[in-house]
Amino acid sequence: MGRKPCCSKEGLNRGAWTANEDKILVSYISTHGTGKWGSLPKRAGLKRCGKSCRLRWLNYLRPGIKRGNISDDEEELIIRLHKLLGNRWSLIAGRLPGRTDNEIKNYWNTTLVKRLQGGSSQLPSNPSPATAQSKGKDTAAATPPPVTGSKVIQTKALRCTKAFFGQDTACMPPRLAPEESDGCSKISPFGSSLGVVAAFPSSSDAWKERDDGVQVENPESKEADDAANMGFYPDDLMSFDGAMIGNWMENDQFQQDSMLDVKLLASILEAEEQVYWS
DNA sequence: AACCACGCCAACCGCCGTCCA
DNA sequence: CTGGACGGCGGTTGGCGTGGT
Repeated sequence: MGRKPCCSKEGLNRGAWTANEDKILVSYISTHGTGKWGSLPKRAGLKRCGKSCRLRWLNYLRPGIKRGNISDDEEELIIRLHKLLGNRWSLIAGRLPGRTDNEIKNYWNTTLVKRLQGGSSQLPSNPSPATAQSKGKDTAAATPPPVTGSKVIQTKALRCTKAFFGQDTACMPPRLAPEESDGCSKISPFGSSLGVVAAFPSSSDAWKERDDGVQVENPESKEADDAANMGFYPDDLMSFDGAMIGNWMENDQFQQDSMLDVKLLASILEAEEQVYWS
């Protein structure tokens, strides 16, 4: 039963790394670089699993790592990003220079969850996916969520991958790579998922009813204007598919700061798209 | 001093996507 | 097309430190 381990555990050290092991790993990587983690331990003379080496390097040994003393600004950013992205620790960590996903995850689970639960209002709740789907599913045009409160997507439900978005363009905005103009090939996962989230309207005038009864984004609304100014288009909003959403969340604080968060997401979007298409 | 409970966090586990032969 | 290797990610575990009794 169970899966076979990623590597043979026989004869391998486990648990906390010693200073000497750290030294060997750093020395090896400084000479040979990273990669080939599977064979690295053998080549470096370490009795460790390759994954363990990779983790140790990425989380503690690589240059530029900041440890502990998370500032108020960083904490605020973590909370804000978690509202937007859910448990996408690597993505959150990417916005905090020097911080690792593991550290942020630990900080969230040990410190912020308790603190926010104490205050209760800021902790994201997790309504069931079924509830979330029933709100936005149906057609290519999304049924607008209730206009009271603002909306955040729990992106955990969606893994952003090239393969996934390449296959499923129907529910995604046609955000094509510059060199691809066939209208049905790859689209950016970040331009799709996060972009729609960022531009998704939540105010009462953001939607209007078409002649056929379908709710569509109101291009004359202020939010549509804001979205357009940031490079989102009404069609992006229209192509939103509620079935792709994990959870809707109600959050008054987010509503107050919605434009700030939209801009934050837009910056993430831009950075991730650059990586994706490079 | 001894014991226990609890919190923190480094490390591990298992799943998944990508790459490549 | 297929399967194995590899790497990335989020969830979970377990050891250790600390505070309370």
